[in-house]
Amino acid sequence: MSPAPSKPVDLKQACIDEAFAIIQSKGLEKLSLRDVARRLGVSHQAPYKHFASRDHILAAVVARCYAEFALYMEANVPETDSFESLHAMGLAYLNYAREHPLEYRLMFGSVLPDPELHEEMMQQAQYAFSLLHNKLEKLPLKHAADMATDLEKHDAIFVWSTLHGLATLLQSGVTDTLTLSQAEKAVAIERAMSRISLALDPETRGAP
Amino acid sequence: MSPAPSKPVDLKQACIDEAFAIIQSKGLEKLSLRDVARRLGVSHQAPYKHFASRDHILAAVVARCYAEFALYMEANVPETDSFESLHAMGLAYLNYAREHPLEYRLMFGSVLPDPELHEEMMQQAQYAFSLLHNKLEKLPLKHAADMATDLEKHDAIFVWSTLHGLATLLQSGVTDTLTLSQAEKAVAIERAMSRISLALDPETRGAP
DNA sequence: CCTCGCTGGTTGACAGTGTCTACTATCTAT
DNA sequence: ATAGATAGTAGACACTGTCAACCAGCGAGG
Repeated sequence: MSPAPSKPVDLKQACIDEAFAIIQSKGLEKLSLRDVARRLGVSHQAPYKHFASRDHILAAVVARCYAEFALYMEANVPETDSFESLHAMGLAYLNYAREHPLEYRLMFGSVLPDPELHEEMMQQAQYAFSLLHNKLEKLPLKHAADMATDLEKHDAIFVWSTLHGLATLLQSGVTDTLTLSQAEKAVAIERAMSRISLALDPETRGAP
Repeated sequence: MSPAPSKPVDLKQACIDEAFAIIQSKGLEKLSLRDVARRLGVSHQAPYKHFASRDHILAAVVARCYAEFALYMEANVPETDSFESLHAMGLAYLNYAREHPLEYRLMFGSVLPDPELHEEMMQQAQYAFSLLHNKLEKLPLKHAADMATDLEKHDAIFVWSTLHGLATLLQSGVTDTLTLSQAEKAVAIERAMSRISLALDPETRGAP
């Protein structure tokens, strides 16, 4: 007979896995709950016992992305609060985005209509963000004269913005416009990290 | 009788307008060609005479966003190649993103499955990007000792990354995580602009 | 003047989707 | 042993994108 998929014991987890696989192979907009069910060899209504709607299964996929992203950052960023640590974090962040473009897009591509409706996912997102945020707030920053309020928060946002923007630009079609080779992308990354260091601590003159 | 919508002379343009209105009021994923047709008082197949598929109408909407974005930037960025001009461009960029969150998301939220398939849209995008790119490449930059290749391109990417990342972060749910008020967002923007100046020209000490 | 083909419109059909409701089997706690 | 929850099935409905076939006007060429 045809290779009827075996019904997994944990259907909920299996749905998330399968949904991700479908997005990966056919694209986000082709994801359908019925397809998930079919591939898992269950009825088209079975997934509804675990997810209230298509958006909810998508939210679960995104939540898993945040969780894995957090694990990656925890594993690849040292504990110290120095600029070496900042450099490492930046590279880790950009590496993750480069190695997991789909996951990155799911997390930051605003793919869900109403993110705030999905509690679990929001928590995973906030935890991942808190990793970045905490690390950035501990940096020994230099402030220029005109910076009235010296809230570290705003500098954290500056660093994060640069990392996030660079990650997005490098994996969007923009790189075609700029005709950036793979090697040049690496240079752009190093350059950005240098400029960040220079921005936060002018004496370093951009050295990592 | 019920307010039957009058059939517009230029159906193609009307479709684009109506599609954008639908996205604005009901969300991107609720956009349907049949709904567009219904609102315009034409048959459900009429739009297909002007757009090959749902994606193609979406691409037309996005193309229009790029065109308007380009107009905005051209109108709000001075011609000079100084750092004042950089500051103005940054603010214009971030203002546009703040005032037109939907358009910004349509342009940068990777909302189309295969952007490269839509010629017209790609051209609009490239023109808009070239405005940023040209402006950034003309800046008088200072290079630190360790920056081997002094291609302006990479610094342009750094600046653009920060602007783009900040625009994205400020309008994503992340700001809730960071509990940023509207006033603090403005501070974050000014801070980021200062840090950019500092990064590119350490002597300025971040003053605009 | 007739006819051809093109452009832009119509209706109808089909497969596929999300989701509602109703039914069933199976385990579990009392 | 039985009642209830849990996790699955089957069917129906409204809606979608898209294909095919058909039709009105209209300008060009004979």
